Amino acid sequence: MSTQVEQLEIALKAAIGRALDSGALTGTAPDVIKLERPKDRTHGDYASSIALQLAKTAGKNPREVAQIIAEQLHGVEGISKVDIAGPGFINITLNRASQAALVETILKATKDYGKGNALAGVKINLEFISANPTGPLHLGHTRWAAVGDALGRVLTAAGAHVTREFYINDRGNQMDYFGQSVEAVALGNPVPENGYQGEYIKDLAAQVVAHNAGIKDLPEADRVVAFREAAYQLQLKDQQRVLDTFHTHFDVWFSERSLHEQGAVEHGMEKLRAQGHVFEVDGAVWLRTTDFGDDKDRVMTKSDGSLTYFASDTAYYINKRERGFDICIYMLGADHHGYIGRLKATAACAGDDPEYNIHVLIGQLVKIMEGGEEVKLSKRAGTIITLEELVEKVGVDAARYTLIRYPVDTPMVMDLDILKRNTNENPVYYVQYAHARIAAVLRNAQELGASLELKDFDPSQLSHDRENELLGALAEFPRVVASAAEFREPHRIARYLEELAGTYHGFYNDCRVLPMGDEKLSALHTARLLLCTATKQVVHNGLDLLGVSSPERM
RNA sequence: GCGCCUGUAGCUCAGUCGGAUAGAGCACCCGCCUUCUAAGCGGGUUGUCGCAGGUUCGAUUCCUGCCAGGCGCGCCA
Repeated sequence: MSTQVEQLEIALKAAIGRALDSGALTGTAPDVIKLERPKDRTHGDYASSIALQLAKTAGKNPREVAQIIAEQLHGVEGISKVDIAGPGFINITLNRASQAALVETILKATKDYGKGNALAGVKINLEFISANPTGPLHLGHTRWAAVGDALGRVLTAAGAHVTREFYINDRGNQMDYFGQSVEAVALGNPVPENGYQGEYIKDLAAQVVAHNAGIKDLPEADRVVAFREAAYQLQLKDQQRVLDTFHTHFDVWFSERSLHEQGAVEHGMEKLRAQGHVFEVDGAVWLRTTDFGDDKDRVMTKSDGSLTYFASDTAYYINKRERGFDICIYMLGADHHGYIGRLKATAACAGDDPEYNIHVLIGQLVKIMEGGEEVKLSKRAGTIITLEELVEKVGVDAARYTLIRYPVDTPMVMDLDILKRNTNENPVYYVQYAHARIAAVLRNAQELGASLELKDFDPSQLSHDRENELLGALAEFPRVVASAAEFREPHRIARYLEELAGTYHGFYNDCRVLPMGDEKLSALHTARLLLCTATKQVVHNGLDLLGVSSPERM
C-alpha cells in the first residue's frame, strides 16, 4: 500500500525529473524528496524545501527554481494548488475529495492501516528487562517493560519478525547470596553480609518451607542449593505473573545457565579465537575489544580458570546470531551505558557489523513523585517501588502510557498524583476519551439507523477546514509508525495520538456529526460518520501499538 | 582524568535528513453544554532554545570549546 504522501513525493520527484530533462533546471535530482506538514495551515497541506536545496547547483535563485518545479506539478492528479512562498518553499494544497478518499483506505485496511514494510523479512531479537531472579521487578525495570513491549509492537508493524527475549541471570554470586538469604531467614539466622533484605525474602522463605517438606533437615551443602533453587523458581514465576498483568509478554525466557550447559560459552570463545581477537596474559584469556574502539580489553577467563560475566555476554550474543537474528537490540539501564562499547566491539570481534547487527538503547532513570515529594528509592530502607505496586496505584494503561510517552534517553519524573487524575494533565485519558467519544457517536448513529457502509461514502462532502485537518492527521499515521520503528522510539506514537485526539476534539466541536432534532440524515452526516469511524480505527491502532486499551465507554 | 546522557515558557516536557512568526499540557485570565460523552472546545498572557564560536542562503537541530546536573569507568555480577 503506498500512502498519499509517498505518492506525492513520487509526483514531486517526477516533476523535478521533467524539469531537468527539459533543460529548465540543471544539476542532479536528489534520491529522496521529503515532504513535510507545515505548522501553519495557510501554507497548504504539504510543503517542500527542495527548491532551496537545489538552488545552488542549479545556479538560480530558490524562488525561480521553485517556480520551475511548480509548473511541472500543475495538473498532477489530486493536487489542487501549488504556491511558492517565502524564500522558495513549494506549498501544495490537495484536492479535498481526493484527500477524503483516505477514509476508504483506512476502513478497508482496518487493523493494518499504519503498518509498513521497511523492516520486512528482518529478524530482530529484542532483549529487555533481563532482571536477576532474586527479587521483584521494580521501577527501573518498569520503564523497559512498557517501552520494550511497545517497541516490539512497533517493529512488528514495520514488518520485522520480532522475538522478545528475557535473559535470566540465574547464575553467579548474586544467586548464591539470594539462596543463602532465603535459607538464613527460614532457619531464623541473620542474613549474611552481601545478602538480600526485604520483606519478600521472608515470604519466599515461608513459601519454600511450606512447599518443600524436610528442606530444613537436609545436609548443609544440599540445603542451601535446595533453598536457592526453590526460591529462584518462585521468584521467576512471580516476575512472569506481574509482567503478565502489565500486558508485557516474552517469546523466550533465556536462562544464563542453559547457555553454559549447552557449551555455548566455549563455542563462542572458539569462534572469537578463530577470528583472531583472543589472547592470553597472566594466565587469563582476553578478548581484544580495543581492536574495535573499546577503551580496554576484556577478560573472559580469569587466571583462576573461572569465567567472567563478560564471557557469558559474548557467548549470548553469538548464540543469538546463530539462532538467525539479523539485529540484536539490547535495552539497558543508564548504569550500563559503559557496555555499549564492549558489546559493539564484541560484535565486531565476531565478524559482524556493529552498526547494523547490534543496537544498544540506554534508558535513563525514572523518578517518582508523590504528595509533591520525590520518593527516594532505597533497597535498604525498603522504599523500592515495584512494578506491581505502581500498577495497583495508577492502573496498567496510565502506567504504560506515561512510561512510553517520553524518549528513553531523558530522565523522567512520574507524578503519581497526576496519574491518578482523570484530566487533561493525564494524556492517556485525553487520547482514550477521543476513542470513547467516537464510540458514543457511532452508537447513537446506529440507533438512528445510519449507514456506515463505504458504498454510501461521498468524499466530496468533506470540505470543512476541520475535516481537512483531521484527514491530514490521519494520513500522517503510517509515517509516524515508520519513523518510530526506524529510530526505535515508540514515544512518537504517543505524541502523535495526542495530536490526533486534539484534532478530533476540534472537529467534533465544530462539525456536527449526527442530525439534530427531526433533521434528516444527509450525505454529509454519512461522510462524517465514516470519517469518525476511520479516526476511531487509527486511534485504536495507535493505542494498540502502545499496549494501551481503547475503551468504548468512559 | 576518560566516556555516555541531559540543559527549550513559572512547572513537566515535545521538537532528527538543518527550514517559514519555537510548540503542548499544567498554572493565570475570559468565553462555550434546554439535542452527538464539558475527561471537551475557543481566545488571551508566557521564551537570551545553558554560554561562546564555527559551517550554511538559513542552526533549538550539525561541528568545536566551555559551564551546570545525572550516570558509568573491576580478572564484580
